[in-house]
Amino acid sequence: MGHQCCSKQKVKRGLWSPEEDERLLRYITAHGHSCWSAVPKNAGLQRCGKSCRLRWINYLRPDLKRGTFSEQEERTILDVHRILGNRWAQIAKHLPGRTDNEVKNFWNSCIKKKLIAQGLDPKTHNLLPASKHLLHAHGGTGSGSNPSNNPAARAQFHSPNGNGNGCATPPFTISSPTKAVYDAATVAPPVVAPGLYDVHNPGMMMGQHERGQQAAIAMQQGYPYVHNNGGGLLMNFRDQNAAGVHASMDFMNGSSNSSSSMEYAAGMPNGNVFNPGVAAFMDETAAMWATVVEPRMGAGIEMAHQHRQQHGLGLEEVVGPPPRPLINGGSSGGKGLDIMDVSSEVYGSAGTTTAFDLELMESCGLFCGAAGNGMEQLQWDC
DNA sequence: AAGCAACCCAACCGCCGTTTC
DNA sequence: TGAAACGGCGGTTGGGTTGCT
Repeated sequence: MGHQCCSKQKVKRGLWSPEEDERLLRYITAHGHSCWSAVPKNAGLQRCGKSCRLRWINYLRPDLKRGTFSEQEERTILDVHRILGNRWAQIAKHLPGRTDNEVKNFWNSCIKKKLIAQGLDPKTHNLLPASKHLLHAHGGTGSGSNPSNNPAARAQFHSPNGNGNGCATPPFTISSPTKAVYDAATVAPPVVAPGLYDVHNPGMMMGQHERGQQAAIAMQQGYPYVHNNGGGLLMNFRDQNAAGVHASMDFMNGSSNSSSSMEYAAGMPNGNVFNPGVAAFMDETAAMWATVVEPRMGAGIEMAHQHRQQHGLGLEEVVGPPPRPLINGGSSGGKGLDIMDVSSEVYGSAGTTTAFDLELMESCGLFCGAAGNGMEQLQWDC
């Protein structure tokens, strides 16, 4: 069933001629496109409004950047896709001058194939089963063979020289600073609060024991954790859904209008920058939580509880400033606090909806390696 | 040079959410 | 309040191009 505008009139289909382009361009330049359905008629085109819109957006728009995608753009696509999946329009918003169609085509014709060739599932960005097997057979340790969930295996897999899994060219490598932090965070104490990234140092997980404790305490209490260093960023996963497996997220940015907040149902699609294996906060039942919180962190929680009881302190007095009400897009006064919360209290009982402020993420340099210190420096062997 | 296959990409299709009447 | 119109999006298709045999 198509649009009525397309079925009512006799419209031309197929490739646009230069004359048609010229007409459309001239009309929109002069009059704009307040109503697409009126554009073809007014511009004297035998096309449907939808077709005109598409032609304008994908080809005629003056701000379009043509040509091949840069490595930076490729990384951006990969990073955002890892979070959002096939939401091409959202991904394209992070690539000035690129259209969703362009991004989609580039993904399907290039990136997807690279991922597959490197043994990664283009949907989840995780290892494909066959590759997992390979890795496992070569000494994957711990509870799982997927390096996304297994720090040791992951480190091995990401080793720039690592071909222990039989893969001549590792799909990605973590840049040494990031990897160092990663290793410290996941292999050796001090314990790090999984999922907390230091926004002051984009791409770096918070590496201080205290932060881990603070976060743990806050999370345990269902409070948003406030990283009180002037640019804090919180990720709080709380899912009260009975199913208990959906990771709902909301990123709130006090300094942003959150104009691009978007909903993303069904939780995180994959192991990504908030890798569920090493960076997942899951909820108040602490089921999954328990799998990622180290014993020392638990002790920290307990100590904090005691401290609070002994001194009659509110939580905020233990872990920092008081949490703000969970209001999407709420302001904390400029550079203050960025709170991300996920809660079915906020997003309904289903608890499966995610609001996700990518502008915030971007501004924090979490994507695109904006600060030159991305979470993962991807190295492509094309 | 011709035939074929693979690839690329512009455009279409169908669905969905929002707006308008 | 419900239906129609519309805008937007993601998936798919088909024609043109390129590379290989």
